[in-house]
Formats: sequence, structure tokens, C-alpha cells
Amino acid sequence: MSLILLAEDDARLAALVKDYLDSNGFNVVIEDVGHNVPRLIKDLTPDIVILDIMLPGKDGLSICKEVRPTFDGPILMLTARNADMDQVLGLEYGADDYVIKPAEPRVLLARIRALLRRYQHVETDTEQNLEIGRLLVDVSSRNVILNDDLINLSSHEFDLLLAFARQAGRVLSREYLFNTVYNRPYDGMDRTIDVRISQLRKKLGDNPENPFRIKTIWGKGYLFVAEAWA
Amino acid sequence: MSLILLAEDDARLAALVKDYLDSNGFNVVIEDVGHNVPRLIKDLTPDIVILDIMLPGKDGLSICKEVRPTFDGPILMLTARNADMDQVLGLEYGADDYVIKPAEPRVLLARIRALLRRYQHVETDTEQNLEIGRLLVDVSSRNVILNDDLINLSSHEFDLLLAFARQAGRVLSREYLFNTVYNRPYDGMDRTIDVRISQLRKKLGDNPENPFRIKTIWGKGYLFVAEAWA
DNA sequence: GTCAAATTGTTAAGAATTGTTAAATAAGCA
DNA sequence: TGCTTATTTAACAATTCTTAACAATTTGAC
Repeated sequence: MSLILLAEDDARLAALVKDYLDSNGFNVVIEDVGHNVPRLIKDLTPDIVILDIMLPGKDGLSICKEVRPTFDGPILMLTARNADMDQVLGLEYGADDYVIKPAEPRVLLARIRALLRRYQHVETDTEQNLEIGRLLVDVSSRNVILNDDLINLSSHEFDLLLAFARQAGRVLSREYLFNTVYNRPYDGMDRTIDVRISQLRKKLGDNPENPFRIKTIWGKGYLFVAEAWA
Repeated sequence: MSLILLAEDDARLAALVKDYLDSNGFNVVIEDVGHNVPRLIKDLTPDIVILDIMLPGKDGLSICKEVRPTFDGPILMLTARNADMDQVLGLEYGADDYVIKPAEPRVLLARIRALLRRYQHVETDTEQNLEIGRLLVDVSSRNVILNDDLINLSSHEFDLLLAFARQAGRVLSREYLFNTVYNRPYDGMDRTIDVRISQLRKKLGDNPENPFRIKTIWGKGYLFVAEAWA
């Protein structure tokens, strides 16, 4: 059974959500003071954390930024309608998804399940083969098959694709990609990842003028689009 | 039933994990002193070894490095969150996977199953003969049979193939291969392994332009693909 | 809108690594 | 010994990777 930490100060909403999630097979712990949240995450190691952006003591964004380096699980934000969510989901804060308040419990449940599915895949099946639409990445044999055709990738191209495929749908910085593929520090100037991306796009049949599989997130990095492999 | 050797000095965690794995159909032997682990591995020949990195007597990394050349099965490391795991999984130590402590038994079980699945491809019978798909490596007679045909290998070619077959699915450095086959130190310049690989690929019917049986990992070494022998 | 600065895309030259062949050397054996 | 085979070494070809250069694009200031 999955444990959910819900950081929300609106007691009525929190109780409503907790009831609904409880009755759907989750354990929910509510916390209404921002300061306590990082410690709770550390002690409880919940499977998923839900953060209200407005929170007394310490706001959800700061918490997210603070715990992201040490908390492996998914983080879901509760936000007002007008918030700039691209930034929240981006690299600076690193949340995984968001739901606009007032949160419909049914919607929340769907998002929670989706996130848990996504993470279970990444966390427990690291060595299994990845299947993203019609793209198959066989980790043990290092073979890549797209639309039933074997694609010939170089060592670094494969490692890069693997890094992407394991984090599909997330914006990955050059620094992250560099560290993952090359296992050495990134000096901030190196363009070798860019060259590799260019090659990879070609081999994966992406559109160079307007890529739909590996998108460029200007100033931030690259995004491997999970839905683009039909 | 699979035998697991768990090297862990935290008695509470060890008992917890043992209970959980026992109830899921595994035999678990616990050892809490590092010095004893290599001998235990030799005597028990477990199907999988789980090593805590922090271990009194001798740490997990040293053990891993020490037993790797002789232990064919998967090694899973238990680590603190901030450890540099890339190095652990890399060529120097050669562990197969890791789980961050405190280890969730559920996660641990998933990883163990994944590793065993991966290694199932290589089967060893009592006479120590290796069977990898339709490739048979008979250690005592030094015969190799691929798709029911006897293959004529020179003695170094056989030793090289044996080194690969015993570590199928792992990236092996030239240094490791050289030490294993020739039993003398590697000077870093020697190309004799490369020539041997080239010959071996031919005799094993590999595709020279895009090898699917012995893959080149640029800058690192070679990978003997376990599933490619159907 | 225009413009400059910053960032990214792409290409090609150069460096490093790997593949392969063949000659030179070593080893095994009648 | 002389012959055969295996192995090492050396050379060159092919590939992969890095670096550098320049073109194209995006952003933000005006």
C-alpha cells in the first residue's frame, strides 16, 4: 500500500482528499505547516508527496526545491489557476506534475496513479527493457528497435538515448545528461551533448526543423517526448 | 529455489529483509563480518550476493572487487544515498545493481528478480559447462558448439570466449580480459585482445559492421550479449 | 517592429579508439 | 631439425568522439 504525504493547510480540502484517497487504498498523512515537511519526507519516506504552493511557514516551491535532491519519488504540486507551472515543472524546482486548485479528488487520484506507475517503472525495473510506443530499448543487449527496424547507434548515442528513455517526459539539463553519459563533471561550455543530440535526432527519424521526439527547452535542456513514438 | 547471501551488519534490517525474502521463496544466509564473505561465496555458491557497502572487517566495495573475477552471479550493493554509484557499477568494481538504504524489501525483491532473470540466460550444469542459448561451452573438453555445429577455436580464442561467457551481459575492460586470458599485467597499449576479438567474431558468426554478439563499448571494453544466442 | 546577445544546430577537421590485415615471431609437434 | 600452426606486433583503414567554427534561432532590450 502506498503512503502519501499531503502538505495542505486548508483543513477541509485536506480531509476531503484524504477520505477519498484512503477509500481508494492509499495511506495519507496530512501536514499543514511548511517547516515540518522536509523532516517528514525524510522520516516517512512516502511514495509520493503532494505540496500546496501556498503553505504557512514555508511555501511549496521552496520545499520542492529543497527536498528534490534527496527525495527520489514523485512530487505533485497543488496550484492556483494562474501560476506559471512551466517553471514549477522545470529544472529549478523539479516537480513532476501539478493539479489546479480546487482539486477534484477524482482528478488527483488519476494523477497520483499515473505518477506512481511512471516511477515504479523507473525505480524497480532499471534493468528491464524500455518500451516507449514503437521504440524498444533493450538494455542488456544494447539494441534499439524503432518500427521493427534495428537502429545502429554508437556507444554514446545509446547511452544518451537510454538516459532519455528512463526519464521520458522530463526536461533534462545538459549537465545531467553529461554526467549520466560520460560520468565526469560538466564544465558548462561543453557542446558534445549537442552534437550527439543532433546525430541521435537523425537516427531516430526526428524532424530537424521542428523536432517532435527530442525537444529543445531553450535555456534549460532537452525533453524526450513520451507520446511521440506511436 | 534460489540462495541469497546477504552481507549486512545491521541485524534488524537483515532480519527484516530475510523474513520478507524467505516468505517469497528464497533462501537467505546472513553474514555480518566482511572478512568471511569471500569464503562464504566460494563455499555456498549463492545465486546472488547482496553487499552492504559499510561492513565491519572489510567493506562491500573491496569484497566486490575481490570476488568479481571468480563469482559469476549477480552482485547487488546496498548504499547510502549520496554514494557515487556510477563508479560502483562501473568497470573498477563491477557490481550489477544497487539499492539505496534504507532498503524497502519490496524494492529489493524486484531488483533481485530482475537480476536473476537477467542471469538466467547463462546456465551452468554440474560439470561447469556453460549454456547460453544455442551456444555451448564445454569447459572440460574445451569444445564449443554453436547451433549444433562444432566450432574450431584456438586456445586463446577459447579462453577469451570462456571469460566472456562467464560474465555474459557485463561490460568487460581490455584489462580484465587480458588478465583473465593471459594471466599477466596489461600495459594499456596491447592490441592483441582486439585481434582476438576480431577472429572470435568471425568464428561465432557475428555481424562485423554491427555486431550483435560481442558489442564494442567505446572507451570501455566489450560486452558479450547473453540473449543473442537463440 | 529592429537589433544585439545568448543559446542552439550543424558541419567538418582533428584526435582518439577500434577493426582488420599481413608480416614477423613464437610455439607445438612429427 | 623442419614443418605447421598460433600468437604477437606493426601498419593502415574505419569508426567514433571531441573540438572548433559558423549558421540559425530565440530572447530580451530598445
